Parts: sequence; C-alpha cells; structure tokens
Amino acid sequence: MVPAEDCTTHAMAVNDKPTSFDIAALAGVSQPTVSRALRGDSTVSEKTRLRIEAIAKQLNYKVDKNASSLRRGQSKTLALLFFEDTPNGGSINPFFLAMLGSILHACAARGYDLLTSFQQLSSDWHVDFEDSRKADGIILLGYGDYAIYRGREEQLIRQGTHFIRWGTAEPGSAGRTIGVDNFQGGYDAGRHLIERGRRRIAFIGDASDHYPEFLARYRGMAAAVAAAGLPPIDGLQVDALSLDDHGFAAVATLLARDAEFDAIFAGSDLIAIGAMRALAEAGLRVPDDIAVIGFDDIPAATLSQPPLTTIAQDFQLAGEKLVDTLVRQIANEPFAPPVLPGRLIVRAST
Amino acid sequence: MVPAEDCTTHAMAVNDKPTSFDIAALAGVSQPTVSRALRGDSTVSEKTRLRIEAIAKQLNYKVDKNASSLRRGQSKTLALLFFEDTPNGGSINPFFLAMLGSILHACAARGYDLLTSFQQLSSDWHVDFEDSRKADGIILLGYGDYAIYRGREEQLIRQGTHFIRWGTAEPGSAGRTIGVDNFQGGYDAGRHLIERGRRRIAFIGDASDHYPEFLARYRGMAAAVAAAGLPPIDGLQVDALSLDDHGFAAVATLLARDAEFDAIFAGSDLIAIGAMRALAEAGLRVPDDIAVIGFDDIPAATLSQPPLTTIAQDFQLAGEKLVDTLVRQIANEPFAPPVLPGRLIVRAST
DNA sequence: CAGCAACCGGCATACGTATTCACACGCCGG
DNA sequence: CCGGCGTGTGAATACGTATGCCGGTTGCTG
Repeated sequence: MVPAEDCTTHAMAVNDKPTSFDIAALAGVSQPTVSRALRGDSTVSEKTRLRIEAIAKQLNYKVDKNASSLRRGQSKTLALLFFEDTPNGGSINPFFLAMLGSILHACAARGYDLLTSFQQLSSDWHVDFEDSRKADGIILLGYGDYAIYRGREEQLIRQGTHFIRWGTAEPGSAGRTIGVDNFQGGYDAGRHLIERGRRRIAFIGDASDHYPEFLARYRGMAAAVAAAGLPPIDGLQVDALSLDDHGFAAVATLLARDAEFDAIFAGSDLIAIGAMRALAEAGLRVPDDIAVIGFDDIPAATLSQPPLTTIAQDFQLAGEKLVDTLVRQIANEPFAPPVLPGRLIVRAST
Repeated sequence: MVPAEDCTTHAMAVNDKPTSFDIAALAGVSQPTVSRALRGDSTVSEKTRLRIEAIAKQLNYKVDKNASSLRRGQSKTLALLFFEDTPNGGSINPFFLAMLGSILHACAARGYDLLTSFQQLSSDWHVDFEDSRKADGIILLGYGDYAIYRGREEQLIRQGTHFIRWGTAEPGSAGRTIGVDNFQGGYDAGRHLIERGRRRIAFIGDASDHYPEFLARYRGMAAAVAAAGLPPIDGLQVDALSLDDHGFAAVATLLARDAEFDAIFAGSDLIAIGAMRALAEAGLRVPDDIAVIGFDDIPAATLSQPPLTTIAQDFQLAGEKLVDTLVRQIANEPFAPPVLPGRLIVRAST
C-alpha cells in the first residue's frame, strides 16, 4: 500500500518557471515566508532565510516583477523619453544619447530598470507610461519648443506624475528641470571669443522664449560683450534648431546677407559642426577667418575639423543627477534640481 | 427616507486611478466586458464598445500593464542589453548606440516597449530579464569575447528564452545572430586598398576565434589579397578591442616594431580613428603615407580628420531586422536571421 | 511553575486584468 | 409550440506576490 499523499501541499510544477509556492514547498514554509525572506524582511530568521535563498538560487527562481509591481503599486522602473522636434529618420540627438550610459548606470545602482522611448514632441507621451503603471517616473530629454513642454508638464503635475526634464530652470516650472547654467556658459563663450580678439560674434540658434536654453546662452554671450565695454551686436542672430543641417543653412543665410562677423557662437555642437562645414565650403578658414565655439561637448566635437572649442556639459554628472533627483521625488524626499556648471574647453576652432 | 443604495455596485474611487471596474460601473456593464471591449474582442457589440471607449477616454483610463502582463503571461516588452567587454566609465559603443533609434522605432511600430540595460559581458545578465517576466525577449548588442557569449547563449536556449544577437552567424549558434557579411566586407575593404595601389595592409583587431566578427573581416581582406595574386601578408596583424585607445596603442606597437606597411584595415571605425591619431602624432600622413579604412560607418566617421573610408553597416536596417526577427521568434513564427550587406563608403582616408 | 514578551511564521486577502464557462435572449425551422 | 442555435454578457476564477493580522513557540523572569 502506498500511503496517501498530503494533498494540501503544493505540487511542484515540472516544466514551468518556479513560483514562490514551489520554493515554499521545498523549504517547508509558507509562500509569504518566501516572499519575506527574499525581500530581506527581518521577521524571518536568518536560518530560514538562508535555506530559502539557497533553494531559490538552485531553482533559478526570480520574483515575477509583474506580480510584484501589481501588488506593491510600484514598478521600480523609470521611463526615459527622447524627443525630437522635427522628424529626422529616427536618429537621436548625440548629446542626449551620450547621457544614456550614465543614466543606465545610475538606475542600476538604485535598483531601477529603464524603459526607453523615442517620441515626437507633439505626441501624447504625457499620458502613457506612468498611467499604465509601467514606470514610477519619467526622464524627459529633448530640446524643443518650450510651449509644448509647458502644456504637457502642467498635465503631468496635475496627475501627480513624477518627472524630471533636462533643460533650463524656468520660473514656474516647479523645480522639475535640471540643466547647466546656460547664461554663464554663454557668458564664458562670449568672453573667450573676446579674449581672442573677436568683436562681431554671430549667434546661431533660436533666441525666442520658445527655446529657453538657447535664449539663455545668447543672453550670456551678450552680457559678456557688454561687460567688455563693446557695443551690442545686432543683426547677427539666426534661428536654428539643434541639427547640423540647420547650422549649415544658418551660415548660408549669414553669408548671403553679406553680414560682417569674425566669430560664431553656435547654440549646440551639432549646429557648430554644420556651420563649419558651410564655412569651409565658402572658402573661409576656421579659426583664422572665423572663430567657432559650440555648446555641449558631444563626442564628435573632438573629431571635427578643426576640433571644436565648446562649453562642455558634463553628461556623466547630468545622468546621475537626473536619476538621483527623480528617485528622490518618487520617494517623497525633498529634492532640489541642481544647476550644473558648464566648462569651457578650448580646442582649435578658436 | 432615503432609499437604500444598491451596495452591490462598484463604488467609484475618487482620487485613485480608475480601474476597469470603474469604467464598467459607469457604462452599466461588467468588468470583463470592459476588458473585452478595449482589447477589440468581436464578441462585444459595437454599441457597447463605443460607449465603453468613450468613458475610458473621458476618465483617462489606461490598462494597468502590470496586471495585464501578469494575467496574460507576456509583457509586450523587449529588453535591449548593451555589453562592454572592458569597463570604460559607462560609455557605449557608438555603433550600437546608433542602432537605438531604429530599434525604438521598430518596437513602437509593433506595440512593444523597450527595456534598456548596460552590462558587463561577464555578469549574470542571462538570467535576469526574461526570468523575471519583465520582457518577452532580449536583444544583445556588444562585441566581446565570443566564448563568454557561447556559454550564456546555451543557457538561454535551454531556458527557452527568446533572444537575438548582433554579430556574425556562427555554426552552432542556432540562428540567433544577425549581422553583416563580415567576410565580404573585409574582402571589399582589401580590394579597395589594393586598387589604390597598396600592397602591405596591416590589420588592427583581434583575429582569434574569440572575436568572430573581426576574424571574418580579417580573412576577407586576406582573401582579397590572395585573389589579387599578391603574396600573403604576415606579421602585420595586431590585436585590439573596439576602442579608439586600442587602435592608438596598436599603431604604436606596429611603429615600434619598424613594421613596413602602406595601409591599415581597422576592425572598427573607433579603432581606425585611434589609429589615425597615432599616425598623425608619428608624423605620418593619411592617406599619402598610410591609407586607412574602417568598419561600421559610425556617425563620427564623417567627422574624423581625414574623413574615414569604411565599410558601412546599415544600422537603420539592422535595428529593424533585429526587432522583426525577435518578434517573430516570440510569436513562434519561423524566423531566419538575415545576413545584411556591407557597403564600401569611400572618403578621404584612402 | 506561572506569566509575559519577543520572535517567527502562517492565514487570508488584495492588487487589476483576461479568460473560461455558463446563461439569457431572440429568432428560426419543423 | 418547441427545440436549437447564434449572439452578447455576467459570474467565477486564475495569474504570482506582498502585507496586515494573528497565533504559536521559546526563553526569561519572579
């Protein structure tokens, strides 16, 4: 006679992935104890915990994060949204791309996963991730028309969504923005050009309040000009978004106008690179005829011809601070988005 | 007298996010009907569905993806893993980074989200994502010691994990690899250099079977040399991993050896860029003294000095194919990872 | 030896959705 | 007039984990 099996115990699934019930059965404890043990709950004795951990490891058991997130009401996941203002065939601004490594690193260090997405600025991204509970907070990376952000951000705040954006701190944006000191960066760029003996500095980049980063850089440069006792520079600003083609086109515009200038301050490195290409095609030498300075210090800045002088944004630090601030926000800790320093990097283009 | 309320109906939560029960109560139907309606199930009448959709939209209701994933056993999410062989401070190989845009695009088109992660090749990544049910499949991007991949891949296959890797198709890798035809690419590179009159071509890149991509490129180049009736080239291969610093060091090694060579075929663009830097510091002119050709066509290849001739891998197509193949695999459809063509792009370095 | 606290761990249940099954209704042919 | 079928919906339940509450055991104290 075979003795009747105790049918109240959990039957171990053979081919499926193990659950906490399987571990519990093997360890001779209940499922909740497994859950507590693996989360490090101190109400489970060390002995029991070690036994459970050993069995879990042996079975290659992993907590089902869907179930866990559902129960706990948080997903331990952040969402990263790249934005483009203009459709450009799916390539991402290299400055933001360069942040990805440090963002991933910072997330991993805090036990967060990262969901990544790429959106048109004007799309309905603002109702997506956090609403569907897949992410606990959102990192927004993208230059673009600030007016669009503003509307979206208001809705996010109304919904209680946690988010942080890379950009320039704006009055009224409720402390959700991290960025470098764009005004100071622009000032440093302007002063550097002036020290190099330049007097007529063109600015390439949108200088309306739709693009506050560019505007602050522009104003910083203008302040440096004023501080040097030089007359203000008029008629040498040309709108451009942050793409090299726009920089190219802007220089073409300047040249077509017969504008007189001996230096270019570009709103971004990509713009600067496009601008230098246009200058080269026009037979102008950098820096002999025209000095060029950019902003960002993207990896390609060292490779351009000539290597680009620029105001560096520390994207390692930037990624770290974005994640840090967002995680604090999620944990309902006080958070104060820092203003990061920019740093002048002198290369051959000035 | 106030009539007793019907307590069996669902009480609408005021401050919380709405659930399918809330929608159901407002629409006067049951929760399952809401679920069916929003998933487009045809057993729900059109009239009912429209009513439910209207209410859902009005309340800004989104399906809780954690609950949905838990119930359905799939997450509609892919995981993207970047690998580094060497710790290098968190920066990601630009060739793989360039794929991100098209991968994101392809995922979005198929209704998948993308989890992104950055790992040491030697870490325990192979038991993470899919086991914890957060992703339905994995995309692996990284050059690195193939022996490590091989062990990991075997475990993934044993576990039934869906994955696809960028690399060179290897016998025994069970069709999980997508890549360009590295041999043909190497052949084209070699032929191009020979057509330019070069006779002694150095190869910079690991040419062991631990790095099959590099090895195939090297063999392709050697085949072109043989096909041209030239004597085989010996002693001009130097190991290097895919970083510019390694390219720099490799050229230093060659020069220290007093090796005679009139061209360099670099295993990757990053290596080529480092190599050109070393050549410039040694007072050698590119392409006059030494012609240089790379592999990948990363964005920076157009910006180097001189602009780099290279074998382009179409990373837009690559991302698309990676996602397409992986999604087919997940759906249990037949999938045959394609071999993509490389394309010679002639710039000024040859 | 009784009483009490501290320590462990089990029971029941909740999280929000998707699916299986059963059922009500209306219509048709026999 | 009745049985059967197709259509649309509800009831019940499962997915796997986490947590509030409560009860049992141990060991210590008086």
